Amino acid sequence: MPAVQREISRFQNFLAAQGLKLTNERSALLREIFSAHYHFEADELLFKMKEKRVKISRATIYRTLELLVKSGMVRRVHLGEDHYHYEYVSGNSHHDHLICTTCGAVIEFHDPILEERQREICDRKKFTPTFHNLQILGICDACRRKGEQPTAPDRVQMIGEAAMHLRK
Amino acid sequence: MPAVQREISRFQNFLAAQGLKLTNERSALLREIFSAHYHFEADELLFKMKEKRVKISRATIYRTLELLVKSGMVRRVHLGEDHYHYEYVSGNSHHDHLICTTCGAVIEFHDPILEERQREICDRKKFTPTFHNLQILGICDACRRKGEQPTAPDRVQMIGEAAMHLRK
DNA sequence: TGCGCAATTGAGACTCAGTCTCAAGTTGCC
DNA sequence: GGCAACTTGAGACTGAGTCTCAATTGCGCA
Repeated sequence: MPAVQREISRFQNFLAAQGLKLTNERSALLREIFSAHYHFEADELLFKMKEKRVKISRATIYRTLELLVKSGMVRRVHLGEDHYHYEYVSGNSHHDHLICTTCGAVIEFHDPILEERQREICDRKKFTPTFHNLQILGICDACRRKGEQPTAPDRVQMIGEAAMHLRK
Repeated sequence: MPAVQREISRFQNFLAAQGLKLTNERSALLREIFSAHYHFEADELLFKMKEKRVKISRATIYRTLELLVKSGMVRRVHLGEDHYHYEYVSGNSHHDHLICTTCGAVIEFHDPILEERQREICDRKKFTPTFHNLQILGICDACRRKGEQPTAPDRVQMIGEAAMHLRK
């Protein structure tokens, strides 16, 4: 069974467990999401479905994304822009992000030492963690070679957001 | 010179350097921001200024916040909600956040070991970092004592946001 | 003191992501 | 068939944030 099909079945199980159904609209959207894109936006999906002549409304896209987030198969994240991004969580593996403020590239990483240190900090503050979210903004290797200079830290937030819009 | 006045002068220097002026509106807003609030929202400022019978428009608030971010004295952050929060950066000290998904409390912390580890990760990925942003969501000590249970990690994002709205 | 110019302001229109409503359509079960 | 629950799309709505534009302020200079 191809990976996409397997993921769709997983979601179908999740739906069935609460008396919900896997409709044509939902499975078309899942095929889109699970086929290639680790990071995506709601509007991007709307656009791609339109391109593919698949009839699906904005409301349904948002509704399906909400279900996917509830199922744990998709995560809703902020990547420095002013709206949400979604990311496909394959096998529940947790990771964090390096985000290039020049080209908008998103590089995933996972580091157990970092995670362990975070647990220690929470212990010390008597805080019970359930989830975390780390973004490191900066310049990726490719952009640095092209001569891009790191920006003053104070301004990164704004410039990072501006740069990400360029991708579109 | 009281701390607030010192900060206002700092901002005035920043403005002067680009031929901009410290107007009454701007200094009233600065007094509000620098007097007590480490974390705040644009709308909250608008409300407080109205309460204090200080006449200032929404456009001016956003414009001044933009200048403050550019000056490096204020940082624009996401704290799990769907809109921006701002935080006053005293003495440029960097810190990250523990955010209670039950009561919305924001606890700041700074950990050099964590920072060092992040630098190592960037080195390994040949990534030149300029800024980072770490939020740990979970249950604070006070809420845990009151018997709040940690939520399934998958759902924290959504529930965290919902809980934060309750604060209002 | 008055002039001119650039910076500044407020009101309100606008944008855009995301949510909500509601009537109509679909599906499965008795 | 008929009911009930689920689902959908269209479009209205919301709310944070941005933009425009005409009116105002305030400084430098004569």
